[in-house]
Amino acid sequence: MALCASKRMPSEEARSAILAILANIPAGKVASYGMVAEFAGLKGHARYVGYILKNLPEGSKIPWHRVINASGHCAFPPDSPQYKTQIEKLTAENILVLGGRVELKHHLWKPKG
DNA sequence: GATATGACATGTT
DNA sequence: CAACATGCCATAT
Repeated sequence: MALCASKRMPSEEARSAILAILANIPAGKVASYGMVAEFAGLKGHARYVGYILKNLPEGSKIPWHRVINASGHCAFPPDSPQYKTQIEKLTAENILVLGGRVELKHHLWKPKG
């Protein structure tokens, strides 16, 4: 059935693609939601990435802490527990985080390398 | 099918 | 550089 994928693939495929991209992000690097979506073939679906991470199944080894918005700011307020957790993980990966902001110039991940 | 919500992106103030 | 407003798209109800 080729009519199923006329222009968009099933949500399950899309979700797998997003998770695959996240799992492909090397340590010490960070990527923005828009980038991950684009790399997964879902350009413009930045919110979709966030939606998946928000609904992450327990047991998924997804390094969500390596995902931030295009501005380099954390996706949640500093009052959130995940905020500290993310910075904690990023710091453990040798990533410098100042004022809830990440040095994209030094840690922005690129698919080419 | 419409309305409301969201771990975003971009532009303007 | 920061805050606010608008646009984008998918999911949930």
